[in-house]
Amino acid sequence: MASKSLIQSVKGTREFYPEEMAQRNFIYEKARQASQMFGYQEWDAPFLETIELYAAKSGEELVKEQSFVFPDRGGDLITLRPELTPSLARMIAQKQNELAFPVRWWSFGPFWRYERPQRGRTREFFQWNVDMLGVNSPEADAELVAIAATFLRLVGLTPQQAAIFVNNRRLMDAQFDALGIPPEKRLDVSNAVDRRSKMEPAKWDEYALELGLSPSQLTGLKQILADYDLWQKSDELVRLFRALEALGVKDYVQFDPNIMRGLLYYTGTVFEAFDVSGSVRRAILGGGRYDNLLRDVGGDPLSGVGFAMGDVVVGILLKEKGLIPPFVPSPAPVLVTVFDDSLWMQSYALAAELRAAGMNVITYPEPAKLPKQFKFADRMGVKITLVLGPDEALAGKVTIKHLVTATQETVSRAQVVQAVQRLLHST
RNA sequence: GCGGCUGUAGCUCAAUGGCAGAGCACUUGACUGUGGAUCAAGGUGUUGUGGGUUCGAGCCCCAUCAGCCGCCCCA
Repeated sequence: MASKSLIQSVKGTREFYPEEMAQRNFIYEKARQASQMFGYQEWDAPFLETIELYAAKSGEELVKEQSFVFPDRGGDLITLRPELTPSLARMIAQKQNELAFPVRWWSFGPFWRYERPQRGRTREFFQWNVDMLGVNSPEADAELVAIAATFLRLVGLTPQQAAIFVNNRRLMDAQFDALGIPPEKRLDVSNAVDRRSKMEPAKWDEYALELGLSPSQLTGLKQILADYDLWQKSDELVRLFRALEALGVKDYVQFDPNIMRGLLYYTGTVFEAFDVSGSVRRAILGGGRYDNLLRDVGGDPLSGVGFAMGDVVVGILLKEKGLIPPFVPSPAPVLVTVFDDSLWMQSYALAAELRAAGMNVITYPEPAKLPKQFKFADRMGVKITLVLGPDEALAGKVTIKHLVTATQETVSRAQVVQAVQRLLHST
């Protein structure tokens, strides 16, 4: 096996051959389109950060177990960024008095987490982040949900294929209070709710009782989690859904009391998108409102709302549903053949002329038999192939073959550019 | 970090402990001025890697690496 002698890639990293690169760019382009449709600006943060940035705010597990950390040559501990939010908080805090609020920013870049690779999870991935800071309202939350929904629509995922499930932390806290669940148990109970869909009902009941819930509290909790009209008791959610309807994305969004999200810093609206057909069980994207983000890095208190989407899960989904545009091996739709040594430079000059007219053009890199050159053109997905052979050279002409329709014509050298342009536009 | 499954041609996969296989793809030719189609001839290979058991290992055992499934966590 040839790979035996090759040095392996680092575990969990990904190699982007042109086909995979096209897929990554497709996701990037749609993320950008959705972001810009709502007026968000692209930004980015360092890929390398000190470990202190995350130690201050992120969950312990994320820093201790799931980050790539290594000493630099000076002995400082450097982290390959596992998430973007702490960097965002710092950058906002640094310019808190100069920025025009609300800040609407989006970003798409690489992140690293030292986890066990699996389907839908790698150690190196790209993540789309969208945040709005400085406005604390359900309508602002709705805008972020709408951006996520717009992305789903732009990539061709229908509401029947992918849906966004929304809940509200404050609503759930109020419900927990009503059941007499003390505030210090909220986190445990939230985690239990998060885990519920993965456990067998009987085992989950057992687990919930072990957390210290009374049987009546458990019964009450299960009633809450089955109540899909519960959102009507939350003013915030009522306003959120009203705004989603006005924004034209309500068909993608449902209330679900089972959505909690593990992250500590969410304080209000939380949401997650899933593949409804159930092929990939992981969340496509997730986010929510966070109130105290900047305070923790030394800035003035500032509320924000945002979400993040990894490229891996959505990539699997898009591939499965056949939503990735067909891959074209060459970005050039035109190939100029090279007939023989004596006509080689004339072919190159012809190619240069077409390029000067704004077209992407590849040449065959050396003289070769025409069948070989046409075969290559076919494999590259080229639409038009030009032949400048002895007959054409003598007559001052060029033969243009359209590979898609299998038709060809011979035109005078002076008319080649126009003729090729016409052909390209007609298909 | 924990538990389980898998690893054979470039790809998808077969072979009871007893001589390396199929389809697709690839190369060349039939076609010396025209791609896909057809036909013919062909490399298709240290059976992931390193040990062990055995007269003999793709198959059994151990280790290791990688991928996949679950736990944990999350995008």
